[in-house]
Amino acid sequence: MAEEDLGALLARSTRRVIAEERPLLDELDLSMWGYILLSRLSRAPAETQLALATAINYDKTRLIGLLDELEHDGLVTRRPDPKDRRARIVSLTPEGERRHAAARSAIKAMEDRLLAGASAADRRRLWRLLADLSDDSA
Amino acid sequence: MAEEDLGALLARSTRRVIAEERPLLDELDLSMWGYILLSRLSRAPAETQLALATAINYDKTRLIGLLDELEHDGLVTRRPDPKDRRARIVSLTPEGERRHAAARSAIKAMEDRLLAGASAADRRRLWRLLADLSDDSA
DNA sequence: TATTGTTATACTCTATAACTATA
DNA sequence: TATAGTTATAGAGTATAACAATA
Repeated sequence: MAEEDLGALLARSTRRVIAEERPLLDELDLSMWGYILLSRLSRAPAETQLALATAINYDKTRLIGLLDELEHDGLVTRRPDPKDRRARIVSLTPEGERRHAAARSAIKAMEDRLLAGASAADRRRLWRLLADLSDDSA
Repeated sequence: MAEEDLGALLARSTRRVIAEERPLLDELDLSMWGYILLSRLSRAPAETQLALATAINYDKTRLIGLLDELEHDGLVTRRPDPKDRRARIVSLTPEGERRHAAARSAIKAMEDRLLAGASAADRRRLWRLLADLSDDSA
């Protein structure tokens, strides 16, 4: 049989991993985009909502509702930038950090289970290959 | 920095590959789902449209319109199954085979370019890992 | 009664355009 | 005038329900 498409393999793998993540996130009352946003903020607060949207490849208009929910749940805060009162600085609350850490850890355990058949070296190679693939400057 | 999510890496890689595929498919007047469907049929004709839909993970009601287009473009045929006149057997026309082969070859060249940095052994490992990942029986 | 293919409908996700407040 | 955030609206993609023909 002909070698399978890379795109098809990647798409199916992504679907599988997302399917495994969803119940874990449901348990923590997080949407997929909510988790992605918390992950981004766990690395650094966002100077503007616009920068945040582009950083996670999300539409800036949809970001509003997402932030509304996360703020309502006490996971993030929006505060005006004193240097530019048009902009809002978005950051994680302590509860937001906890929630993200819990989600990340549950997801990590699931990933380890999925990759149980792969050696540590295999995983390192996989991570590097995927990182290269997802870098559209290459 | 913390190790990145497998799901995030896969999703970004998938997006990247799809973005590279789209102009190649546009050139051949094929939609992404059209290409996926032709790929499936290039392996074997489909006994029923229902089986075809589930095989490519597509909604059976949306399949109708897709088949209408592909049939109109002369790439596939629907003929009633003589053994069960409810069912329609879907198969590629010669032009459908040609079109699919052209698309597959253009996409293969693109994949080779994206994976230029990876050795043949790396690729084999990647294919096996992704095949395992995408198998939800595991 | 159950199943294949189909149509009609509703719903979700996403993108476009227009508005406000600051700069 | 230009930009950050927001709202309202329209569009694509997807799923649900109901129908006709055949088994």
